Amino acid sequence: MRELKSSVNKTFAVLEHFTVEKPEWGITELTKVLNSNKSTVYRFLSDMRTMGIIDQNPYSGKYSLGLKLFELGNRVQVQSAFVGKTHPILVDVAKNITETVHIAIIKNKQVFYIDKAESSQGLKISTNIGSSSPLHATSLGKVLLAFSYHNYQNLVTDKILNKTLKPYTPNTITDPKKLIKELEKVRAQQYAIDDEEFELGLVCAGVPIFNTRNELVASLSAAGPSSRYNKEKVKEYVKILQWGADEIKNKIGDFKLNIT
Amino acid sequence: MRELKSSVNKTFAVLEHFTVEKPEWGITELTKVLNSNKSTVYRFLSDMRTMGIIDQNPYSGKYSLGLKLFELGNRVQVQSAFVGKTHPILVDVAKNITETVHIAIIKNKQVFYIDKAESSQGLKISTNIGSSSPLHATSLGKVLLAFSYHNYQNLVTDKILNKTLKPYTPNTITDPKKLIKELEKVRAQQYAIDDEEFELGLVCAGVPIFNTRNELVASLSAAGPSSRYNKEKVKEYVKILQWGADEIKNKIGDFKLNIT
DNA sequence: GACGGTGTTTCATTATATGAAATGTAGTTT
DNA sequence: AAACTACATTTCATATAATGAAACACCGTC
Repeated sequence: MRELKSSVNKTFAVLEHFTVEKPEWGITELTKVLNSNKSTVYRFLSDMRTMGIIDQNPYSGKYSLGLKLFELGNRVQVQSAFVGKTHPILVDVAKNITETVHIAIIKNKQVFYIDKAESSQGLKISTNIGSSSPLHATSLGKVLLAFSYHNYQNLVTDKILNKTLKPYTPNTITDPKKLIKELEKVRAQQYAIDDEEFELGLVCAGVPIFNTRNELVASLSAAGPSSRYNKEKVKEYVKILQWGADEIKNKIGDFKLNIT
Repeated sequence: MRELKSSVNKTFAVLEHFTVEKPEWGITELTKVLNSNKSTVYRFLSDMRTMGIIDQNPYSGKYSLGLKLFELGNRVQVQSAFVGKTHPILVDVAKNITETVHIAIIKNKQVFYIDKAESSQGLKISTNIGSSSPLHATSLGKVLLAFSYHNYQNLVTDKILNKTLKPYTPNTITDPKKLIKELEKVRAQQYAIDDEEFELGLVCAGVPIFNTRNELVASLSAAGPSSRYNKEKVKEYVKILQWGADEIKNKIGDFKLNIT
């Protein structure tokens, strides 16, 4: 906390510590991880509680994120102008595929999940909306790289030269040259496959979502256990996903998110 | 801005101005409504942009809410521990009723929408998640009042004595005594009806959602044009809503939101 | 090429944030 | 029930960051 200068920085440094994994914090423990002072942290939380940004559990006294943030989150353009409108389509796609489907964009050189519709089946993956995954090991990410010239260029010039492609399973593509070939394939066939490249046992198929100006807006995928997948199924899923992407295109018109 | 003391206050005073109705702001116009100074507002927005809390449109230069808020909003308990788990049930309910369904809780003595599943029909209402409506003129609100002793007491002792019940249509219940009778009826029949009491042409049916400890957690409603409603339909809808509320109960177990 | 409207930077002044220590509170141990 | 422990909360002198007036920069328009 000491090194952070502006009040905005400090405010959000506090909020950032409240995650899905650790949603509740007391003053003292939060003070430690923030490398700050009890009074300071107390005042931050106290001020935020007054405004509904932070809730306090009346029994434990612990603090957690409040409804004001839920409210603000729903005002963000990606929610109010995109997810809010396209979600019913996603639900339809999930119903037809009977697997969990996701929509993602690029944020900070990662796949950033903005919506999902879960499979009704017992065995399914569970992803948090607002969380991130690696670009090179997911179908969503490969699609976003393959169809965005800007990001593709970034990959070629920056990522490959400076950074290594982290392996997540034995199947993860870690050779930059192979990844570039893979992306060319994705462009050619208009969809991407993640064949247990991020998590063993998990297979995904992803397609791009364009707007009516044919600008890349997001990517759409279906994800399920490898036991339920085969080549025939993938073809079927890709068809349904492409139908969904087309429905979304018609719904959003020329709307564009700033994919960075 | 001058009267606001803490940095947290100032930070969120800026963010609050970004609404669904006016999602984009320039420095100058925002300075005016905040009764502040260009430099100050510029620095706030600039700092927040660096952190992804605010986005800047590269063409117009205007600012809007950023993905960081979307991310934080999805970490709020109501989303991560409730809506995220119960949403598929809501979708099922909407499919069966073929009208838009909502889930709401109480926040600041208002109905606060936390989830929805929209009807696939052309004519439907459109509500923003994270927005609010009056308690006394909606089925969701009447249910929340009727089944929460704390809020019911509040109504009787505070609201009725100090405040008037604002009329929205000729059907709005504005007489406190009538409202109390209405709430008794709601408790007796286990559901509430909003017969064009908030908006002309709009009819809703609402039921309570309890957890496995039978504590009130939220309320669930179906909303559609009066032209599609009749007594038979209402009975059918209430059955489906009660089925949905029961499914949600099984899903959440003894989970409890802090309904205030 | 002057003008009106923006956004951005500068810097001396002002006001708020800070943290050490004192105090309060609740639960636990002796 | 007194001493102890582990928190949360309050106080207040001091340090630090926020502020705003003014200057500057960058448009597009007339």
